[in-house]
Amino acid sequence: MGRAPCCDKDNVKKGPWSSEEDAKLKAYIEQYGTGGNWIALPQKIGLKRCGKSCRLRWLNYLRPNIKHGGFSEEEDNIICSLYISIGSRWSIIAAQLPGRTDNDIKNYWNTKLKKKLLGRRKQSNKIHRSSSSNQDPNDHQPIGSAPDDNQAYQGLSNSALERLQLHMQLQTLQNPFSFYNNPALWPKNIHPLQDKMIQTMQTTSTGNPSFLMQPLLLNPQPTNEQSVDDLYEQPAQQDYSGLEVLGISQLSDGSAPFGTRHDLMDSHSTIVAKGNGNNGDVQPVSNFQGEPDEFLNNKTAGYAQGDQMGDQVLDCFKDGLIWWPTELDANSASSNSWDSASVLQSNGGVLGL
DNA sequence: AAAAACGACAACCGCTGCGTT
DNA sequence: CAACGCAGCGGTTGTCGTTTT
Repeated sequence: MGRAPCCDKDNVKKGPWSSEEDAKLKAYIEQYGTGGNWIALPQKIGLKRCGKSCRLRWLNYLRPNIKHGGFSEEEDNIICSLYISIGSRWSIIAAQLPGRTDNDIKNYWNTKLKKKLLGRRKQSNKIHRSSSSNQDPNDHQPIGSAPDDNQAYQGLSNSALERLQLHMQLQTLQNPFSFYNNPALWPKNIHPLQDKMIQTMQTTSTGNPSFLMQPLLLNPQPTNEQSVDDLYEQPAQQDYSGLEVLGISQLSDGSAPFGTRHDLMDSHSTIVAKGNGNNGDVQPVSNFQGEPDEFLNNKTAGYAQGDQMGDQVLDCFKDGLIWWPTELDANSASSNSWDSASVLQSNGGVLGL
């Protein structure tokens, strides 16, 4: 059953508001308030506008103490941190910034802040690619993956990717001396599906050496005799029940002695989880076949048959990614995971904007 | 100088959640 | 309990000014 339209669209004016309309609306609301009914309000004051439009105009523009533009660095940090933590829930983010509207923050993020953070990496990545190869980035085929897989992965949600990328960047900045600065500890066993995530992320990111994430993989290391295919042929029949998802880890390129394997991987990331049932180790959720968004939104459809990702795992993502700081000490890590609250409590400028 | 491309911002649209009847 | 109406939210589109070609 369809819903009746909120107003008669034929008799409603659209487009930019005139100063007269603004004055009428402002004067009425300041004197009488909204009366708790936006739909009826335009009729009361003789405005040929939809009630929703009036509400939006008031909330985003006419309301007292609204600030426009001129976002401070502190506000940038808050927006970034909250976006990484909770995603595009602009109303919640706006609630942390007095005088700012969700619409304003949303626009600011989409037009400026996002580019400020990600654009530099995009540009440097472009330079890197053009200098090393004329290959179309979209043609870059991960080892061991089928073309169809790659195509499917191009559908990754921008929002999810951005959050993952920013997570990684933040994590790195917070832990400049962490695991990934010790290449000898870097794992090599990356599943093709992890590769695909990375490939997708690479098309929108990095080249910036700070775009790093500490890896949390404890899978067996390949020997020099093992081929890449050998690694990927390891069965993905792991039992993920009872695992706690920690986040997405990533390896960087650079001077790490990865040999031919590393040459083929600029960077890698994977969804990792801390076991509390099997062996207690951190391990990759390597056969996740869906989008990060599906992870974040507690959807299990993307998992291959045989996976047993429990609600406990998915709830971790639902409430925001949880990152362990540096080492694999789960006890210390649990007290260092950060959410929106901890982010807000952290010192400003951590993003280096 | 003109057209195209781009960027910033305002506003709209459609969906969801919730209270009321 | 279902239907309805509303506010609120987030994604998308429209518009206008600026920059680039």
